[in-house]
Amino acid sequence: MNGYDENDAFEAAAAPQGAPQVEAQAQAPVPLSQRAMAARPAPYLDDLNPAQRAAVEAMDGPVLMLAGAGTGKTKALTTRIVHLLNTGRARPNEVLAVTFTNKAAREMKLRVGHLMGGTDAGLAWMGTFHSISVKILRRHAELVGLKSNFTILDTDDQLRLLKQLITASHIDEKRWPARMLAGIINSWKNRAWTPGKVPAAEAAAYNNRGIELYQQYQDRLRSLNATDFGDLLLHTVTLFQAYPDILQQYQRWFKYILVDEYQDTNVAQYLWLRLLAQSHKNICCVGDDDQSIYGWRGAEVGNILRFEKDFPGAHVVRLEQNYRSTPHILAAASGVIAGNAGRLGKTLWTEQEDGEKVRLIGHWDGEEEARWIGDELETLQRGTRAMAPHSLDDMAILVRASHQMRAFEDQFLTIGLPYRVIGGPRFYERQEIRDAMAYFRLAVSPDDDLAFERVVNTPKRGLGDKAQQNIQRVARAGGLSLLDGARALLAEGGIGGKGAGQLRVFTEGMARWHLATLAPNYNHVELAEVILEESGYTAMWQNDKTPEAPGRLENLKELVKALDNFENLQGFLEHVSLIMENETEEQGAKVSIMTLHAAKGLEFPVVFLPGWEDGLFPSQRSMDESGTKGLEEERRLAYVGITRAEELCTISFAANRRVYGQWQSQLPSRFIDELPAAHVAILTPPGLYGGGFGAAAPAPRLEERVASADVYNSPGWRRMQERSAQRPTAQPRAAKTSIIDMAAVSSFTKGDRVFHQKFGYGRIDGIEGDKLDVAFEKAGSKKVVAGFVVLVDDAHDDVPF
DNA sequence: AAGATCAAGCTTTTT
DNA sequence: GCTTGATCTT
Repeated sequence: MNGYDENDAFEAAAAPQGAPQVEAQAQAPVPLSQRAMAARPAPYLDDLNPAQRAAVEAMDGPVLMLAGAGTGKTKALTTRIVHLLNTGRARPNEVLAVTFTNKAAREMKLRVGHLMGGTDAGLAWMGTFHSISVKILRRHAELVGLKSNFTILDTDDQLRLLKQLITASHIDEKRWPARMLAGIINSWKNRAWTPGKVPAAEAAAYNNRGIELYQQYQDRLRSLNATDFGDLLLHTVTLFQAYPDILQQYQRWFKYILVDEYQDTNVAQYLWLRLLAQSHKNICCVGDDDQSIYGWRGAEVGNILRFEKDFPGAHVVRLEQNYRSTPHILAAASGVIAGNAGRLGKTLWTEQEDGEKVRLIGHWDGEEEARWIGDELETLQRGTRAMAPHSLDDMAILVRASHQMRAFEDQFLTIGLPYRVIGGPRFYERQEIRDAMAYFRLAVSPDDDLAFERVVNTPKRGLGDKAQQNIQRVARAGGLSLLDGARALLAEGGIGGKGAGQLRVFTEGMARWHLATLAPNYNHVELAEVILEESGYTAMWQNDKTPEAPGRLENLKELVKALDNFENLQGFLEHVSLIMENETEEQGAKVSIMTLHAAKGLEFPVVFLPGWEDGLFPSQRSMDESGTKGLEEERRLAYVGITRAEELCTISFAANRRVYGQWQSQLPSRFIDELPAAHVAILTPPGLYGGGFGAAAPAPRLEERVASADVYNSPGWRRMQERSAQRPTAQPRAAKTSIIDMAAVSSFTKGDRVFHQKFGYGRIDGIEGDKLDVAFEKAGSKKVVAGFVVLVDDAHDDVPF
């Protein structure tokens, strides 16, 4: 972790406010070197293709850069910034460049710096919507009812606060879960609706209860001098709308605006940008409508679709030459995304060699899918006739939902294949980190009630519900913070027993630590260690015998180490809330497992896309909740997935999967039908041909299957066999995996009696393509793929295998 | 006040 | 099937 981005924000916030700074810097002479470069030809332009070059050279006025996957979007964007600087149109701190993640901002800074000759380019206003908003808000906090040192609550804090409000209003928590309320409030904030601006119809839909709670929540946040993530944007927009003079300062200051991932902006972000760009309209938005996958958290594809209406005369540039993937992969992706209506439309092309077709394979169940992919990874690691050896770092498994990861983790642990899960619980979201941070917060600001609640009984101090309610009561009665309330309670003897002693130790410790933070130039790293030690927090984990305790202690050490990058505790706390990244660099090559969402912006030579089954992908919930819109977003997710692959893309599905513990029969994803056949190679089932490359072979007879048993000679398979000798072998399964033999459908007729490995016997009710409606005797009516059932004789109940 | 047992719910995720 | 939260028990 580093505080790089946030440190910039901090400096700017501490600088003289608003206009004076703007004036002072505007008069600074432009360095000669920059002026000189303006006249000289710019060598970096020669590195661009015509489209990229057009996007870079169209500097004034609105520009929409439609950049397909792998078309060198970041290159165009960074070069554009460099060009703006080199032609003397703007100085580095007059460029506003907005991204969605800190990672993207950091990367871009690095690349611009690189192009500029390896120095820090001084792009003070390159950052996320949120971090830039914080920077602005800290300067004008009092105008939106906050103090400049406001804290930023994360989702967890937000939820706990809402829960308190719900309980306080005597509302049934079952009918109004905090998560639901949080969802509603966030969606309102995404649309830039303050409580007063929520349309009556929308508010009424929740019996006016939601709007009441929203108002209460906002009041509570102000009294805590806190914001949530949504507020950062909402308050900034409100500020700009209410104070035109302040808006004007920023409009003048930001001579050029650049926006990355424009398709992911929500209404609040859109307004934020439009307000800032309104005067000069020097705004360049980069995005790809086909990669809009965050609709569920408020992103509006509409923003990018109507850019030309918002900014008449906009220069639209399409980046369509792809430098990432082979033609087969691109064609497969294009084929799928073509199913979406209302696209801006791009045609990706490449000069690359054809390469391998996209591979498609079906499996009996999720475990077998994981096993097969594990074997494939090992094969690819060694290399094959068709493909050179690959490092595990070059391979990734992209899943729709995180619960799919488990099957892979289990399998890889079994065969000893190194893997990394990307996007797991982030460092700052871990319990021990949040606890420690709460201690620091309370030491810095003794009236941080949320922090108090979090740590007062962690570690256990014998202060249960009753004691905590007493503290609350005393605090409220006296208008005190909870910490002072606790002191008052102790003073009046309102608490007895062992709890009293421990509470006294706690409050006295807090007083000491707070005092320490007031000393100028105190050693904050040392203080942090002292706090964790004296509070008993470290001891709590040292005494914990659960397997994760050592890791947690390790994380705490990391946290203390991270403090070194900051001036003091205060500075650390003020800025850390926006950096939620986990930057532990691991050793050794590992295959990456992540969700499709987490994969956006990444690329890998080898990509596996498992679980392409209706209901899982596309996700049932997505379709239920958002209908066609939801399905289209799922389809874009499929597009994102396929286009992550550079050389080899393998899509797979399983016929059976355990969903919430229940075995369910799965149908192949409708997206599979949308894959253009000419670019897809259908693989034979696992256990038959060892997962080599090549076209589909005719389904072998049983004898051949037995003969090809040496397939199970891969190292992973052997290791697994050794470790789980008692587990049932895959023998019966392997015989039944003759899926994808879609031609075999014709051999069934309505009324046939069939057998299914998991559901038992049943009778065919109907046939739809390669899918059968079967009424199972025990499992009820199910839709199954024809390849997974076997015709049985009416007269005999022999298991047909 | 803290451990134990049971019921309910369960995408995707950054800031 | 597994985790989380709420209630029950000691």
